[in-house]
Parts: sequence; structure tokens; C-alpha cells
Amino acid sequence: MDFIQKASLQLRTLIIEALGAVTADGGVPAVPVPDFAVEIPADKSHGDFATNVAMVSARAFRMPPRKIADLICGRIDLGDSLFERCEVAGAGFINFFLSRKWFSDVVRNVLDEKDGYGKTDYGKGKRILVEFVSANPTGPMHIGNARGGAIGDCLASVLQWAGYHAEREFYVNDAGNQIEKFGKSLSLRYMQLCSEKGQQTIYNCMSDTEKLCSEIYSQSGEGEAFEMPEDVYLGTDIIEHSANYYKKHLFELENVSEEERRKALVSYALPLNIEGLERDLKKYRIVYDNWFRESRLHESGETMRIVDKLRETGHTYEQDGAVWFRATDFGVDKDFVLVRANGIPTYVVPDIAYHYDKLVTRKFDKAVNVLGADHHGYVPRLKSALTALGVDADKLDVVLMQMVRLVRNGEVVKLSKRSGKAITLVTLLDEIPIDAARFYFNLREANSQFEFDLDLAVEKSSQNPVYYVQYAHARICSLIANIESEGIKIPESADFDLLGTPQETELIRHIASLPKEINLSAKTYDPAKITKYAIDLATLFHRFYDSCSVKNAETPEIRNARLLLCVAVRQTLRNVLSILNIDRPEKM
RNA sequence: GCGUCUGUAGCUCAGGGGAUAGAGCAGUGGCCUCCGACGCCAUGUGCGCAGGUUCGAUUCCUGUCAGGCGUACCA
Repeated sequence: MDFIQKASLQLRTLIIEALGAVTADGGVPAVPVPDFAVEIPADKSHGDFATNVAMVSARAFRMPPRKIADLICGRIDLGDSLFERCEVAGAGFINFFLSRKWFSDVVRNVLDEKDGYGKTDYGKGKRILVEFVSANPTGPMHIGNARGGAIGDCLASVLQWAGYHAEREFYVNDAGNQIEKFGKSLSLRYMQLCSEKGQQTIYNCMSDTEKLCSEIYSQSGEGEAFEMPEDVYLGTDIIEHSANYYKKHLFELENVSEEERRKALVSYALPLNIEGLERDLKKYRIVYDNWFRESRLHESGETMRIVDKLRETGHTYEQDGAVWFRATDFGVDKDFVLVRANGIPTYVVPDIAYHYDKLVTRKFDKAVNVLGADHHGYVPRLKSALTALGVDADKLDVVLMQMVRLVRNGEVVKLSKRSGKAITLVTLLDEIPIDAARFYFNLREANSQFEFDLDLAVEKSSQNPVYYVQYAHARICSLIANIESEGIKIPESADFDLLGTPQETELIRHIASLPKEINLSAKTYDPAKITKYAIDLATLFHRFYDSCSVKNAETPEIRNARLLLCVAVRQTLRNVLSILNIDRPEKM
């Protein structure tokens, strides 16, 4: 249950009633009151809730705000409410203070709801598809995928906690130009290995594939023997695939047609890559509900059917032999090509078909895509085509993720496609713990560029806030074990009205705000709010721990109340960490 | 040029039409005979700049400057 919302709604009613009473008294003129806010003040000395009703209605009533506030405050009936008192302050704010009972109820509620505490029905069971990572299967995943993975996975969790039916999906680009390029690259490397110089290198490296790759890789950089064209993938993973294929089949493909060779190599390497993606993401604790293959759209004819459908809308035209979409009809600044002059559709077409499939064929209420900011220009295009097809484009939401800037030794590391230099997801996870990576990448909201300091992340020290949060959890576990070891049992219930120190009330207030925070996080598609919540909760617990002794509490009753408060905090921490899918260690 | 995102403390970043703008890191100084010091407490001349809307702007609007990213019959 959301106690913040409950209190806030009740307060709004009380204020409106009081306003009615004041109007009936003739204290203020009977004119409409503008919208007013009920909010939580930043400064706790200003109460638990505050309203600006007196200030916003000053003009309508032609009265000074403080006067209005005094009248309302005098007529408000807090009798049976969740509040114990109110006061007028500042320029005309009315501040309200929650009753002790409210705080008690919060703690009791967490203990009742247990693993379900924090769940809400905000999403009303709507079906929402979260697509994220969708990395090119032509090579290993990079640091941007690591960020997208953490954000997308946690976002899906948050949405589930907020009452959506969320599914995770990976769109596999297993067709199109980059697959052509993949084939070309594999073929090129294969032929290099078959060449005289390649054979020499194989001989020199014996059966050491890694050494072979680095040899071939460095040689191709020199340009003499293996000059590489512009449009191929240069990573060592390509060499590795070709070398492994060569080991199995030797010169089998040397004298077949280029086309046949590429086809054979792609059908060998692509499945391995896709398996690799799945394996690496699983290691990162990301498990998808669906792996949706682009090739499916081509095989079923859906891709070309979309072109026909778009033609029927009348928003297409032909120019220089290509089929264009008149995106300018939908407010997009430029038209774009759907089908090239050579008859091959551009990447947008399968993408349109794919989103049509999500929203129309599969009838999802919402589709959310976590995308790198370098794709932002493409979103309006996609939406314009969907609109033309009669799909409500507002059903597609995009979370744009700014680039991660890698910093090492205080210098920005330039991202390179060459896997020899780029930091892959796998090497990152070899260097830093999964927990740290998942937490770290959700520390900042997606739409802000941030710096990933490798030296810091690699350090595995308490510099990383994830340890701070996990420590709070471990500390509670230890505390409880310690008390139990002295023969004290954890009580079924306690008198929580005894919890009244500032540290205790602040802690409880924050516990109560979890449902609200989950809703907000879902609404803004921002899982970073959850990591922030976790850090704040840990901070408040540590403060409480420091100032309020549980074991040596003033009385056994207070001890029991604090003990159960600790249990409630631990439960809340557990729930939050489970949203992030991060370990909840009992010892560290 | 046009589009888009971002400019908040020495650094990395929260927040957000209101009452004294926050946290972590780095620095300095305190706190373990006492539930784990992986912790707590204290300490800060900061909202890029200029206009506008408002009782009130760091927040909204316009302009401007700076940076990221787009602006392909690449994906």
C-alpha cells in the first residue's frame, strides 16, 4: 500500500472541506479556487506535507496569503485523520504533520506485505514490450550495450513492480547490410589464411588461435600483405571465426564462388555469435522473453508487405529509381528512402515492420525501446511511418541513452570497432563484479552522458555505492543474528508508536515512499531513481544505526520496536535490490 | 546550417514554479572498553549568459554561448 498517496489524497479532501467551511462562514468570497499543490517539503521542519493553496488563491480572493492560510488552518478538521496538527508558515504555506499512527502503519504494512512491498497497480496490467540492447550479431557487445542492458533490464523490472505486464525482447539484426559486411569480412579473412602468407602465419602460431589472430591483425594494419578495404569488420573475432572454420574444413571454400563462401561462413559464424550474445547477457543476469529475428520478417514477406501498405497510404513516391516515404507529410524534416534503386529495402523498412508487429500483430499496449542517442534522428521517421499505417505512434516510447565516455588514467578512451581496443561487455564483466556494473549503469539517468571511470570501477572498493547499500543489508542481518544469539526472539509485533527519534521517523518516511518512487520511475522510464532510493535508504539506516541502539535500547519495548523496524528496512532493501537484480548478501 | 540532448560544488552527478539548492568522491577535523568504522558527525563565496512570464524562476518561455549526438539509396 502507498501510505504517502493515501495521506496526500486525504489531505487534499480535508483542505477542500476546510475551504468550503471558510467560504460558508463568509471568510473568503465564493469564487473558484485555482489548482493547488500538496507536496512534501524538502525541509522536514516544515512538516510532512505542505500546501500552497493560500498562495495560489490569493489573487482570486483578493486577500493576503497568510490571512487565507490562517482561516483554512482554523477550520480544518484533523479529528480522525492521519494528521495530528497543522501550522501556517512562511509566505502562506500550510504545513501538516503526520500522526504517530501513520508511521506505525507504514512499518506494520511492510512486515505484512513482505516481498510484495513496493508493488503497485499503476500500470493496470497493461502489456508493455521493452526492447533493449539488440546489439549487432556481427561482433561482440561493447560498453554501450552494457549500459543499455542494465537500464533496459531494470526498467522492465520496475514496470513489472509498477503493475505492468512487461516483456523483455532482443531484436536480432540477422539480415541486411551488416550481415553482408559480416560475410565479406569473414571471406576476406578466410582467403588471407589460405594465402601463402596466411599459411606461414598459421605455421608460426601452431594451434594457438589467439596468437594467430593477433599476428594476422597486426599484419593487416601494416597494409603490405593484407590490405583491408574500408567496409569490413576489422575485429579479431572475425579472424577467429575464419580460423576456426579453416581448422575444421581447411581449403574447402578456397575455390568456390565468393557468394557461396560468404554464405557458408555466415551460416557457420552467425549462430555462434547469437549464442554468444545470449550467453554473455545471461552472465549479466539478463534473460529475455523473446529473441525476435529480423530474418523472420523477410522470410514471411512482411518486409515487402509493409512497403506495399505504405504505398497504399499515398505517402510514397518514386525518384531516381528508389521508393521514398514522404515523411515531411508528418512534420519530419526530410523524406527518406524505403527501397533503394537496386530493389533492396533500407533498414527502416524491417524496423517499421517490426514495430507494426509489436503494436498491431502482437497488440502490445506500449513498446519501449532503449536506444543509443546516435539513433535519435531515426525515431521521428519510424513514428511517421507508423502513423501513416494508422498505428498510434504514441504507443512507441523511446528511452534515449547518451553515450558512455570511457575514462582511463584520466583520459577519454575513444571507442573503436576494433575489438582489439574496444572494451567489450565480456571484458568489462571480467574486470568488475556484475552487481557493481548493474548498479553503476543505473546510477545516472539514461539521458545524461556520463563518465565511466575504469580505474574506479575496477577498484572493487567501497568507492562504488553498491557496496554501501549491500553493507546496510549485511549489517542488519548481522545485527539481528547478534541479538538472536543472546536468546532474544524477534517479536511478532511491537508498539511502533515508541519510534519517535528524528532518525527513526526519517527512515520510516523513506520506507513509505517506495511505492511512490516505483511509480515515478515507471512513469519516467528512469530506473536510476531506484538506485538513488536504495542509496538514500542505506544512508538513513546507517544514521539510525549510529544514533539508536537496538540491542541496548532504553526499554525492551523500544528494543522490540526497533528490531522490527530493522526487519522492515531489510525487507525494503531486499525488494529494491531484487528490482535491480543485485545480490543481497547477509555477510560481506 | 538544421534537428536533438546536456550545461548545478574542485570532480562525478541528483533535484526542481516556492520557504536555507542536495549527495558521493577528493580535502580538513572529530567518533570504536558499546549491535560489523565497508559506518557516523562537522566543515562549502555552485544552478553557462541575457531577457521574458509569475506574488515568487535555478526550475517554464525566448534568445545566446559551450559540448555530445544526428542530419546517407550505412544500421
